[in-house]
Amino acid sequence: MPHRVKMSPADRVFAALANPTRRDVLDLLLDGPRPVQEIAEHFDMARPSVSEHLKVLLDAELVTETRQGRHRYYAVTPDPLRELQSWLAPYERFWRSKLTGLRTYLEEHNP
Amino acid sequence: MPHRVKMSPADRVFAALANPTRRDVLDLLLDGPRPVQEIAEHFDMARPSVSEHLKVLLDAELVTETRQGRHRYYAVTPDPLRELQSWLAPYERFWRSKLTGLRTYLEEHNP
DNA sequence: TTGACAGGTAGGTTTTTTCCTACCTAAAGT
DNA sequence: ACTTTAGGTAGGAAAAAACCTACCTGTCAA
Repeated sequence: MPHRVKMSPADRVFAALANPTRRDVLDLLLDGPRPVQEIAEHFDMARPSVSEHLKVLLDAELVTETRQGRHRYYAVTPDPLRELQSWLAPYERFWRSKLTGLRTYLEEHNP
Repeated sequence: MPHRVKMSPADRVFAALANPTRRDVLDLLLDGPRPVQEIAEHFDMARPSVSEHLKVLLDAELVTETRQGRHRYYAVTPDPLRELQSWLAPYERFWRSKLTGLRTYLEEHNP
């Protein structure tokens, strides 16, 4: 897998979250760290495919891997999601002021 | 034909945000509605490609289109981002409790 | 030390994305 | 009516994503 090195950390986070399987993995890990096997059981997909999804999440630093014997526990590291939240902040202002369409915008700027 | 109909609204939002150009379009529209031309000027890309990005944002209901004569103003509609925010909420608890790794998890669950 | 098990990597196929140029339609101006 | 302008649509190329099976390595247990 080529895996563009030119991607910024934020790009990697957004791209990682674009896939529903990967979001489901994160949701699953909210209940605590899990080895790959146990994660894979929840999906109708071959294990190596789950491994690939985990790699994407790892590259986005949304999860960490901790080796314990022959198991690897994956755990959520939600720090990158804070960036996502701060990216979201300017839009929050928008929906609080109910400023959602051209009409409202024009009303605000051409009184 | 184009655009899987099987995609949920949330899927469409996450997928729309996966592309940096589309996020830049949204950021641009934070300053107010813009016609396509003016949006396209900000990007090093042919206008029809920008149109395609706008279509993706429109399908995700992240923007609205308002026709004024031969212009079409695109405006942010941040409502879908609220869903994103509520998807984010469970992770917020995580980083507030500094519960970010296997070690911390084990400390919490095997005292 | 040998076998079984956990899980990553290689390589390949199919589908999706992202871009392009060429073209088409609708509204405006002359 | 004719031309220009705004902007969408068609079709296609190139790249990336998402799967798969086969294979390899490292750890544990007999």
